[in-house]
Amino acid sequence: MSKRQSETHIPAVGEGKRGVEGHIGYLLRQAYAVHRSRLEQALQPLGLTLPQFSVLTMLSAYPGIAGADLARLSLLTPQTICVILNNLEKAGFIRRSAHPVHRRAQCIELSPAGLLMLKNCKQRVELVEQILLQGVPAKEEEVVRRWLVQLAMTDAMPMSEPR
Amino acid sequence: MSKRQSETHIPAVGEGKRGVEGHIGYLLRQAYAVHRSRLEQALQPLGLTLPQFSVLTMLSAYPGIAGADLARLSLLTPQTICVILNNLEKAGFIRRSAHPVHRRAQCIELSPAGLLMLKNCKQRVELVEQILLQGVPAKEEEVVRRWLVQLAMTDAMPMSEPR
DNA sequence: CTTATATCAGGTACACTGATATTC
DNA sequence: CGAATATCAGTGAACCTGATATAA
Repeated sequence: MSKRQSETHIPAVGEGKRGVEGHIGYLLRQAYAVHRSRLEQALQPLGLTLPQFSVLTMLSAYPGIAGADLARLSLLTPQTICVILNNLEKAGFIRRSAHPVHRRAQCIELSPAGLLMLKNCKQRVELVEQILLQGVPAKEEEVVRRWLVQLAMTDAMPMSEPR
Repeated sequence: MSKRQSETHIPAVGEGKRGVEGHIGYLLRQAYAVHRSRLEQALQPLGLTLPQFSVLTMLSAYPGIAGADLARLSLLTPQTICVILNNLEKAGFIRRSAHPVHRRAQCIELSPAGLLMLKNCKQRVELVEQILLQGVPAKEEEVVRRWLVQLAMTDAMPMSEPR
C-alpha cells in the first residue's frame, strides 16, 4: 500500500545502474511493484486483498473446484489456501458444499455476493490495466506480450486439455 | 516459495483469455511471480528474504542512510523498515551508529558480514536475471526495457538534488 | 509548538511446517 | 496399506495503525 509521507532528497535507487540501463530484473520488479500498488489501492476501498481477488477470479473460472486443486493452481500450499478461503467465507463471498464424487473434498463456489464483489473489482482492475499500455504502439505491445508470455511459460504450466 | 506437490488435470488460468491474448496486467503478474519465485529459491539457501535483500542492496548504494529515508525509498512505513532492520541486525548484517548531523536519527550501514552476504546473493541473483533475456533479440530487449522504465517512472520518483 | 525520527504495542493477511482425521 | 483431502496448531516475516519519547 505504501505511505510516502513527505519528500526526500535521495534519488531513486537502481542497484548501481539506472533507467533503461538498469538490471532487467530490477526493472521488472519496479514495474510490477507500481502496478501492484495501484491494484491494491483500487481493491482496498472494496475491502479485498490481492490474493483474495486472485482466488475469487479462479473460482469464477473454475466453479466447483476443490481446495487442493486451487492450491496447485496458485502454487500455494493447501493450508494457505484454507486460510484465504476461511477469510472469504467469513466475508460471505464463497460457499462450500459437498463434492459430487470425492466425499472428503469440498465443492467451492462463488456466492452471489462474491460474484457481485468480483464484478466490481474487475471493473476497477480494468482501469488500472489500461494504464499499462497507454501510448504503447501496437508493434511494441506485441513484443512486450511475447516477452511476458515466454517468461511465464518457462516455469509454470501443468497443462493438458482445456475443458 | 510455492510447493507444487503433484500434477493437476486443470489447465492454467488466465482471467478468461489466455496466452498472448490475456490481460496485460495478468501477464505481468504471472511473469513477475515466476521471476520472484526463482529469486526466492536462489536466496533461500542463504537465509535471506527478498525484502531483506532489497534493503541490503539499498544500504550498499546509500551507506549511512537513515531509517526514515530508507522507508521513503522503499515506499514503506518507518515501522515496517524498523522490523526488517531489527531482523537484519539480529543476523549481524547491518550496523547502527550515531548520525553525524541528526542526533535522533541513526546511521545504518552494512557490516562486513552483510557485505559478504550481499555479494553472495548478488552472484545468485545475477544468474536468475540472465534467464529473463535468454533468446531475446537486442531490438526487442530495447522495447521491453523502455516499457518497463516507463511503467516504473509513471508513479515513483521523488527526486530533487542528489547528495 | 510543530515537525521529523525511532520505536513500542497491537492487529491482520499470508506464507510456511507439522500433525491429525477422513476418505479413496 | 498408501495417497489425497481438509483442517488443526504453531511459527514467522511483512505489512498496517496508533501512541510515545526524543531531537531539530
